[in-house]
Amino acid sequence: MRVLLVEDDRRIAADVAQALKAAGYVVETVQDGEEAWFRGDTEDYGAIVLDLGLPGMDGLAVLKRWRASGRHMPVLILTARGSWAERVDGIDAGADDYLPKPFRIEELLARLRSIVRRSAGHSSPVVTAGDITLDERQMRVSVRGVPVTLSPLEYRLVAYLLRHRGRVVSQHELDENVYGHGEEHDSNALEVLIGRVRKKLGSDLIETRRGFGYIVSEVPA
Amino acid sequence: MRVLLVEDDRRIAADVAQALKAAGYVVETVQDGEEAWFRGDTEDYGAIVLDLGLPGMDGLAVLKRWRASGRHMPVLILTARGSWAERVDGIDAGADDYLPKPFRIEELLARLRSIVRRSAGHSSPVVTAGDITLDERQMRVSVRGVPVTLSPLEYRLVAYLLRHRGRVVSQHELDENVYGHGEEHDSNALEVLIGRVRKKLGSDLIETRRGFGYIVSEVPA
DNA sequence: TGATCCATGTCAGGGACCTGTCAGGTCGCC
DNA sequence: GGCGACCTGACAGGTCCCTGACATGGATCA
Repeated sequence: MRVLLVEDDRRIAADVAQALKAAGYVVETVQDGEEAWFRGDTEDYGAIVLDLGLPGMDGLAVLKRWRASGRHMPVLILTARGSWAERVDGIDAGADDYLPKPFRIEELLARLRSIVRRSAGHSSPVVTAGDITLDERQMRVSVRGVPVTLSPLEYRLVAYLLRHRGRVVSQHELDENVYGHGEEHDSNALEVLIGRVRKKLGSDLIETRRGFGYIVSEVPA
Repeated sequence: MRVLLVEDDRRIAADVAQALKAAGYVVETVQDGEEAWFRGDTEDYGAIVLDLGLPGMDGLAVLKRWRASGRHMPVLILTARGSWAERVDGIDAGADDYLPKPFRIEELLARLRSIVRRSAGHSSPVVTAGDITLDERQMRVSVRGVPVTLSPLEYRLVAYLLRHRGRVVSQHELDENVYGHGEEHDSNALEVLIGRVRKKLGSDLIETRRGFGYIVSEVPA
């Protein structure tokens, strides 16, 4: 899942980014409000971690503008300790949760999981498609109840496809969300990855739509 | 998706057109306001990129005339740097977003995606015509509930005809929206394509109106 | 440090599918 | 009937995607 991290303190940003990456997210970091607003408005993120004290445009203003233009991705805001007013304003502005600084990184991860799950409408962090089960909390995939070991990239691929099951996902979109865009790929790395996942999870989970992309059926056999 | 690019600076136009094509759009470029207005008024574009400083008819006037005649396609305007008044006027005239010059090409692509997505927010993903069902999320066409595999071109053809069912669609219009290229081709590729689709979906879906084009009935048998 | 394992990218080969072209054939209209 | 518009089957070249094999590079451990 792609996460946008908006934080102007570079040390905090680096720490959080590292933790998020370790947890399997694809992280993009920005430092100022203008850029944050632009990114959030024009790109699709699974979640956004937003610091309120920002140069450029204030974090609250950024959030309000996103919501005003109909962007509903889950947003976790970081506030100064004890800044009660900020929290209230944040929730009013459309934040899904807030986290007072300083915080332990595990708490950030937990709250992030929580708002992502909530926004996806899942009552549980487990997604199922036929024989396959994805437990996002444990980052584990099972076939008919039997756990399967996936590499990080394989996991991201499966997680993205399962979260968007029932709709065709283009190779380009997969590329962006599994690898995190930036570098160009004129290779067939993605195809190879698909093949490896199929070998582990069975070849009928991911269907190829030649010329369009891939799809995991909503209610497979 | 077809995009109309209205830009009188030929170098900028060439650069932008190339980037748009690389991003998968079908691009048509015009240089003056009169022509732009005519095209936007008579053709269907998924989006329009409109420079404001134009010979002929001013960009703002073009935009206003489109909106006045009920054309609602998303429009992204390009303004001179810091020309604050222009931006406000642009939004008032019905632009969906604006982009100050100079801009990075990635930014243009991102904003274009954004306005296209926003404007697509009010379209139903499933279309039906008699026995045939088109699910745009799954990019799948079914006959009496049985899924049928279509090639990319076949899918585009069916999708276009179903979206415009109940009216005659000329060969030329189909050609432009399925193939996209501006060059004429004297081949019968489209007829062959129609034949292939009929073979897969049944010959009574697409009716031939000799001399005019094709039509998918609103409520066929 | 070197051996080993694992994750991942790259490459080449091949098969299935896509699609434009062409050569007729059919149909409808004057 | 004659003409043009449209349909159909066949074919060939190209494209998309899959697969197995190999290379690389980082992590781990003795």
